Amino acid sequence: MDPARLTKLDEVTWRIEPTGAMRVPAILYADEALIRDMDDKVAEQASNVATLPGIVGASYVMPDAHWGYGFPIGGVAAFDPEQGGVVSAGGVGFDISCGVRTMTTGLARAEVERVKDALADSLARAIPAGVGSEGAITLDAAAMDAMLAGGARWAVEQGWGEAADLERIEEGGCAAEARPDFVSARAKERQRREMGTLGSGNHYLEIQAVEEVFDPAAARAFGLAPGEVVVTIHCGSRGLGHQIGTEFLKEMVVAAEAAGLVLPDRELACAPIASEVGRRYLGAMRAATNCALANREILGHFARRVLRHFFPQVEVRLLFDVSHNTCKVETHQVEGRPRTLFVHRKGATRAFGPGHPSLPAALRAVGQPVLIGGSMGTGSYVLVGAPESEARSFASACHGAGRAMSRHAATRQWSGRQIVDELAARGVLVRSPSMRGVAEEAPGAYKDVGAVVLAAERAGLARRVARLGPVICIKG
DNA sequence: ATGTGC
Repeated sequence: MDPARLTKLDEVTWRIEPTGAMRVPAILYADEALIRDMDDKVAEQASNVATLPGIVGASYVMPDAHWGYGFPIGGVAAFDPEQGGVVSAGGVGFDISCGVRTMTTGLARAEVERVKDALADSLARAIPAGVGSEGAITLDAAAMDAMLAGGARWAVEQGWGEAADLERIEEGGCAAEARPDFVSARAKERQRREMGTLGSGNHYLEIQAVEEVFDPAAARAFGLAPGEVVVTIHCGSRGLGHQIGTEFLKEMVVAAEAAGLVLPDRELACAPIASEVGRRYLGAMRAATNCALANREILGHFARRVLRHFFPQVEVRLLFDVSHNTCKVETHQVEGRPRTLFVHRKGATRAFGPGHPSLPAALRAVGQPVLIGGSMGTGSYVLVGAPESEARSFASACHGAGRAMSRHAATRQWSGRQIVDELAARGVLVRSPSMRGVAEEAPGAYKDVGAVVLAAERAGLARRVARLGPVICIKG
């Protein structure tokens, strides 16, 4: 994208003035190099989002943004139900409540290095990964509904997790007002054997080491010590969320027409929040959120089991579990007045600053951990929500490195075997059922995650706390 | 993201 197309507000803030049907401006947070690397489509999509009814403030773009279905991935948009605001399946994303969790272990990197090969093999056996992966868990109809209503809380009740985890998960591990009865039989059938599985694409489970600390006080509060090992899981709501997204996308095309909405792009299909379809989507989406929260809790349990086999005394504690494909009801200050808004974050992470009442007591003074998954082999970051994020982006930040290259282009440039060998030579063990998947996820196919998080920090969205380097990667 | 593809 040519930066000259944008109004530069400061080094990391760019604006597109409202023109035509745009109701609000679009605001992009990125440095000039990231802007230059962004596809023109990102500006076009962010501007299209700005035309939707009931949008409040601006259509926001995070520094890792790239072109998505309708809404950009790395997009944030808040809608007011009292101003005709809408909810959009494409504004949440297909993988509903896809997110990241990081668990601390207190293990020193050297201890893990000694058993690295065997640990990688054990994790690969314990964590079903890949397209259509199925787990050891099969749910009947009653258990499916209980899972969709209870989320991670349900998983803990079943013995696949620990009660202490729950306060470290958004919504206390359970999305309220979930409606399993709004989830289609087909979506439930697809999920029947998929609980506790990783899936494919950019999903992974990594053993990582804390390689750099930027904010020692926050790192201490988060339990992140230099040289210690953590487990990070990136996964979502698997087949169920995807099926719900697909079904409601179609329904919303019809609903938008019925509501008389003129859309600049068919992919922006949406429904008024107050409409029948809107309410039904929100109920189903919250059920899918619970599916994702339960799934990450179960995967965390599997990882704990493996680590305890190698290190019987290990205490694996959840630092935080946060989604980056969501639509949430939140209260935000808009021009000095609190308003209840439906905040869409698609490829964007909630980033509550210090003092937010929804944070657990142990984290409240510091702020919310913001977990940023980098690409395989490069590193990930833990940030903390900045006090200014509320006013800058409805308390949101980036979610990852962001793709710089299509999956197809990546498979032309690299082979999976070559990537696995190169990473092994650098001491990073990759285990994956799909060498094509590994090629698609090659580190070179992603933007520089360090530049992305630095831009987020300079823009006042979130501050860097620690950088995590990969040791073992179980890849879908 | 996805029992990857209208």
